[in-house]
Amino acid sequence: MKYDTHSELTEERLTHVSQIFKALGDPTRIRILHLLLDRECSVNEIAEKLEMNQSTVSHQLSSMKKIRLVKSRREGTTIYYSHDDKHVIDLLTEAINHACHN
Amino acid sequence: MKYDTHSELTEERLTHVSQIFKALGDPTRIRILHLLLDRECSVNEIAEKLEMNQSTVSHQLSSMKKIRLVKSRREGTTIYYSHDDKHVIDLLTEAINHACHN
DNA sequence: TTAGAATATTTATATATGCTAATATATGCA
DNA sequence: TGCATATATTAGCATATATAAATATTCTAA
Repeated sequence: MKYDTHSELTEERLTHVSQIFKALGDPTRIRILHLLLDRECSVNEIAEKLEMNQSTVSHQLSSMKKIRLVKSRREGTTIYYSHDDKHVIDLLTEAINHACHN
Repeated sequence: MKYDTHSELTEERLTHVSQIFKALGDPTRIRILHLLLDRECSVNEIAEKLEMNQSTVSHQLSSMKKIRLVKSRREGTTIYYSHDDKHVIDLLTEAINHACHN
């Protein structure tokens, strides 16, 4: 029997992990998540700060919500988004910090 | 002046980080890197183990080499690949380990 | 130098992705 | 109800991506 110190890479885990990384593999989504590091933001707030189309921001938020990277909360007509996966946030900040010391 | 505990997300860092994550955001490349966790492998070896086309494997290795995720070493007609970015390997194993405890 | 093995590259194709404009939906308020 | 605001969704387009087949390159050995 083979001795292996690494976790087995099942099909299910492979799909999940690649899905997460794929979500992080886009500048727009990274910028959005970076904005959400500290605090929640509304869709318009994000669109204005990043100087992007409201539709684009909404679209990306929707895709990230689908895989539970962010969550939303309604307050009147405004919807506030915040991150919803501490581990993914850790992966992101680690990568950014590392990029600062290249 | 705004007090911020997070690293500034410059355009250069954004490009670099999203590039890394994009590379990790594909099942094929993850499987290749997972094979290379412990030891170097030849192109054919990878292709056989993953039951994939030689051309496809070579292509993905080439794309990962371009951004220095893997490196290669020639021995006769055989070329052995191994990973070349400890930090990226850490990101990957962390993500896989986490996927094991979801 | 010629044949064979291992890898790389080129080309083609199908699919996925990101963005935008336009439209739709939902909420609050007069 | 009717209107304004905020967000979501749809449709279309241009680009990027992953894969595979075919071909080219590089090296070894006879």
